[in-house]
Amino acid sequence: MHETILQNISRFTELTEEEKSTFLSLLQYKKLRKRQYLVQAGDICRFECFVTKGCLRQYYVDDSGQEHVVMFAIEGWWTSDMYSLVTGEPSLTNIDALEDSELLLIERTQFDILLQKVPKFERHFRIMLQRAFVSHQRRLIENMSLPADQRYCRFIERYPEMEQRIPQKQIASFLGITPESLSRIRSQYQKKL
Amino acid sequence: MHETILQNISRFTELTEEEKSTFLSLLQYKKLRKRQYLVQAGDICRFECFVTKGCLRQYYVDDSGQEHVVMFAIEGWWTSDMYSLVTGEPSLTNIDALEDSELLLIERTQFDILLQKVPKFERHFRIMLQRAFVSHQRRLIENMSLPADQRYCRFIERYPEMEQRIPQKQIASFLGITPESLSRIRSQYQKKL
DNA sequence: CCTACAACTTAACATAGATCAAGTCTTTTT
DNA sequence: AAAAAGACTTGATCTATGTTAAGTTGTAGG
Repeated sequence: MHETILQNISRFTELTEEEKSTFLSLLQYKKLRKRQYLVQAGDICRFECFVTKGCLRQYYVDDSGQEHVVMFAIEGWWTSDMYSLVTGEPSLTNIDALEDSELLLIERTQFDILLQKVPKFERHFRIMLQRAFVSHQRRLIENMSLPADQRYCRFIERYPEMEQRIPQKQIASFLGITPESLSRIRSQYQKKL
Repeated sequence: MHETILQNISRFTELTEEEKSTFLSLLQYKKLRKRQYLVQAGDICRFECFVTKGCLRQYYVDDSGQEHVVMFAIEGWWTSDMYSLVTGEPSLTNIDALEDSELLLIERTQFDILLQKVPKFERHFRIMLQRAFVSHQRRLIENMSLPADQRYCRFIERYPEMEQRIPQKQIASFLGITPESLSRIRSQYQKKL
């Protein structure tokens, strides 16, 4: 379980054994049952969350009660309500489990300690953020420039594992379309094969 | 001119006089005429850009030749093709001037020197990135959950200065609609007042 | 094993916003 | 100053996707 997160860190940053154990000591293990919340809109979110097992979804509920999936997080992904974490304001989104899940949380306070003790994490999280920023920007562009069927193609190319395990209804919401539209797109897609 | 950028930095980070001059010494001044490119798709983008005067736009040209405005940057804003800057791959977007503009660039190499000499910038840019990430996420959500007329309202609430000086065609593109639609939305909007 | 509820599909119809086209007004170029 | 190009408006029409509704399949709980 700790293996996964160390592997994730090693993508951009090499740690000594000591740094590894400092890092691990600041984490908090948490299990979540399917449908359970990690964060509810209105909560103040005080941690970042790394998924070691299962699948979470972050979603926004608009004034008319409609849910909009912001992102999924499966094994190896980080998630949190960054808005709330950064500003200290109540969270605007919900995060819950689509499957029974296992998580490693790092609290804001622990995070600050981590940055003090192992400053190279400062760079590490900057790089992670840059990548997250870039992928959000790309998604924004694609949402604006591509029709729904092509957005779906991109999605299954990019996240083949997610396509398998996440309910279509959730994927539709992530793509910004209704489940009915996704169903139609998929049936077109089948015919072509 | 250097005042603007120091003020911008001071939003999150206090600098000593020495740190200020280190920072300023690593910047590069650049003027851009209206319509001139700062970055063209295909270029490798090796700098971040701070606008001290004027207005830039970053936009993506899709396969069918359509332009999609990703962001505007007026006085006090940072811009660059983050994707290219981070990955070293050719840029996917163009950045050009909507008005005669004055810029301060910081090259990647200089940026690395800055982080070495004044490590507190590491934290500073992490915070800036977090905020950029959050605002992108919010825009993504709004684009998905709000109809075009409400997206326009939010835009003019949020960026009243931009609304004044940026051509409607560009704003329409930023909002993800056609200039014709924006024109109709505006004429509705007038009637209500 | 049955019931009930959720996930998915399909069809008919509705609509926001796109496209096409023409006209006016403004800005830039010559 | 005239000509050309671009910015904005307005109207007619079209289209992708949403909405409503009904039916089918799958699945979790009693």
